[in-house]
Amino acid sequence: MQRMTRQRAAVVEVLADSEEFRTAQELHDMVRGQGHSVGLATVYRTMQAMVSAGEVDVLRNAEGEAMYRRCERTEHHHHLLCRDCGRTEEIDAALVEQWAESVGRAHRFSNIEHTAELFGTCADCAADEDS
Amino acid sequence: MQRMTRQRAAVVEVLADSEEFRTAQELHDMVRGQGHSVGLATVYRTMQAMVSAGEVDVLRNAEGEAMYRRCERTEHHHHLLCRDCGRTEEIDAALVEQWAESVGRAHRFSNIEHTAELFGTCADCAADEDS
DNA sequence: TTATCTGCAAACATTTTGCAGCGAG
DNA sequence: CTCGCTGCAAAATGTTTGCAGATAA
Repeated sequence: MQRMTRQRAAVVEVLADSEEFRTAQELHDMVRGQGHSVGLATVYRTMQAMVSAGEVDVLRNAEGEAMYRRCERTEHHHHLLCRDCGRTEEIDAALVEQWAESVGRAHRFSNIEHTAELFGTCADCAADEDS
Repeated sequence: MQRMTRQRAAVVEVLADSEEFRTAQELHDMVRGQGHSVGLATVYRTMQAMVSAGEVDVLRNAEGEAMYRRCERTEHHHHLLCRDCGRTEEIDAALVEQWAESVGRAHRFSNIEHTAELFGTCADCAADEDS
């Protein structure tokens, strides 16, 4: 059902080497930078597959572009994203989970899902702005 | 420096009537639904202007589209949406606000903003599904 | 062998921009 | 009268899709 092709391997490899979220274009450049030749569409298709397989996290940057990163925790979690440099930190969101559940129950809603992301300026970027 | 035209007035009006975040397309439809004729590009240009003037908040939905809402001086709130009938309930989000603040502080991020929405099935729709 | 994957290019959706004319101040 | 604003259509992104050929299993 999921073939391991030369292209997929190359994409998975750069993804594994990358600590940060990357756009599809960045991944594409990185793959080609390593000498492999992979179509951009294939990068998108591979990311789609891995996202729905739960192997990759996806979020949107301020410009609305999708960014991907390998999942470190397969459980559902949230992110704190620096507006300026794009660095991300995973956050323990137990509180939000609880909150979502209890609010849902209070309103007699079932099957609660939620979205929650934090954006801010990280300490380094805040320092840079002073100059 | 900023002229008040018929078009701009129409956009500002629908924006003022709307409690929720709206895409540019939605605003465009709403304006035309009220009988005015305004170009889509004008909606975008008006939103750009109002965002940089700090009169409008902008965020990206899951599909990466920009959504706009008038800036509320008062504390912002979140919503619980029914997946089936679309009804929305306003929820007291004091807990999330606190959570966002404290998580940001813990990671030494400043200027924290956040997005958080809940989705579920309301009691009425859950009952309908049983039939 | 054969169902899936790939590359390419064309299709799409959203947003931006160039330009000639309109209109607020 | 003037310069900013508007509409339109064209361009610029970022992403998806159709299709014919390649290829993993």
